[in-house]
Amino acid sequence: MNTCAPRPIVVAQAASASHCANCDARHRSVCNAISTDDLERLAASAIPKVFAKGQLFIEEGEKAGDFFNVTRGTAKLYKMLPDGRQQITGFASAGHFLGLAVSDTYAFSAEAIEPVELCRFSRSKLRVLLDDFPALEKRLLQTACNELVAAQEQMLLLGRKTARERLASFLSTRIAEAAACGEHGSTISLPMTRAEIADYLGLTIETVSRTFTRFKAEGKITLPSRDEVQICDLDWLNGVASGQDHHAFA
Amino acid sequence: MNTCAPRPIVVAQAASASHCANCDARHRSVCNAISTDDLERLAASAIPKVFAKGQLFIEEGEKAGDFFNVTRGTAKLYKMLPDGRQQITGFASAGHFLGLAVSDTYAFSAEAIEPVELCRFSRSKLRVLLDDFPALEKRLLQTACNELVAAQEQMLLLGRKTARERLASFLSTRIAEAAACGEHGSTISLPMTRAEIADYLGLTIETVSRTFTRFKAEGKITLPSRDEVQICDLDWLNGVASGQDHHAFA
DNA sequence: CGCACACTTGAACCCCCTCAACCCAAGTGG
DNA sequence: CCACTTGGGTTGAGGGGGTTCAAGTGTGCG
Repeated sequence: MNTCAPRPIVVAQAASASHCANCDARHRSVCNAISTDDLERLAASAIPKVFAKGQLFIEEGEKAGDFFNVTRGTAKLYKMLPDGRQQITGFASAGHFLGLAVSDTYAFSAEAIEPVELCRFSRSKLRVLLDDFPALEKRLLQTACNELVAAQEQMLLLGRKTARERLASFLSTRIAEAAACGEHGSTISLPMTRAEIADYLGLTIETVSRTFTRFKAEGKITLPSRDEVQICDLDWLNGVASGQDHHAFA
Repeated sequence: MNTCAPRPIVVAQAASASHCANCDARHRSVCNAISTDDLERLAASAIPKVFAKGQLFIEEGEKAGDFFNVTRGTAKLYKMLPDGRQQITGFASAGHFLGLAVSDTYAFSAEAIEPVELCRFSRSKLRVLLDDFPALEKRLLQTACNELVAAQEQMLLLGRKTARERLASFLSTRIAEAAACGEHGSTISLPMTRAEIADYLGLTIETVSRTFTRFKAEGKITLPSRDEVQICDLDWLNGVASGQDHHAFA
């Protein structure tokens, strides 16, 4: 169900019947479970949509009428406590499927942290698609399992890792994800702010900033710009991320 | 796939062909996706097994050859860091399906914290079952989604809640689960030790103990025995669990 | 240029952790 | 029957990692 409007962006109704066929994100998403011949069917159910930075498109507790598949940009998924404390449970970028839930209300909120393109599926249309394409359902199950594994890893991070280990894990994961997408450089771009990193890692913005500074002072990273990090010592980073030498310095 | 040996326990090969039909946990588990007529097929693939308290039956990193469905008792699922720090990601009791993973190695370990009965499925046999019973796959997807929602809730707890809120959330969830199983009392039994509660909530054993003591001193709970908690003020508990009055006392 | 916003840095504090002692109930064996 | 052990739990004192509060430093953009 990963469908994306061809660039330059064309609005929903005007989209070509085969917008799924031209989708950059298709091969990364659950939509690759649909054969090329059936893409028309898929495209007919998927409504492309665009959200600007800062726009909320899923709100925790609201009626869960739609599913989404991100095709471009990044969104943050988060839960909040009544007094404003926020926990980001993940960042969704191209290929990410959102809204998987049995309950009839969303369990989390989603907000674009940079311009986001995505495809919207109504609950009912998705159900029909799932019935017609069993492979799609298999693929969704796979996706859900992968997210479950990631969630468990994040629980380990939040429950037991130090601030240094958390940030190292974060950077390490981002490097690995970039590599999985074919980008093998040692520099990562961070579309999210320090505050969002903090809310993702269960820390405060100040601790994130200080930890970045310390890594830099130790010569393990450089910060070419606000939203870029260059990793100088990847082995060291992975070591810290995996929790080796909890109480060693240097 | 929830199958359980009729009590008294009968060992695998000797199990009746319809052990699934007599399984207490069937209606709570994914096995309820299989019609009564097809239970024989299910029972043929499910191998009942028993583990004593303390036995490890899934080891993180090992080859993931089997899936399990708990039919009795409780197991802890956890991940560990090289220096021994442990994070329990969940407790699996009757009806819980284990091993969902795309990767070919387990992402977590599982250990019985009280005597556990479960059914084992080989990867290959489960695949055949899934192909033959699409409803089973649908059910598994549902289960995975529910666990994902629970995992997100746990991330909020680990990342943003105080020790008081964590313990309150833990007790609140346990009360709700008991109610969902038809037990509507105000007393919960805790099969796990304080250390396991701590490893689940991202705290230390001392903090868990102290927080229990404080709740008791405030008259919100009583501790009839080591492994029982009686909730005196459920509304208060749910309020603390949901993070209201972060900085209020009383 | 100057405002707004994101980020950094510093100092004081506090919640929870660490370390250590102690309690208590259930075995175990002489 | 009681001394001893063992494992889980509680309680206390002190310390530290991260938070809180507050000020300062860029930096992009109208």
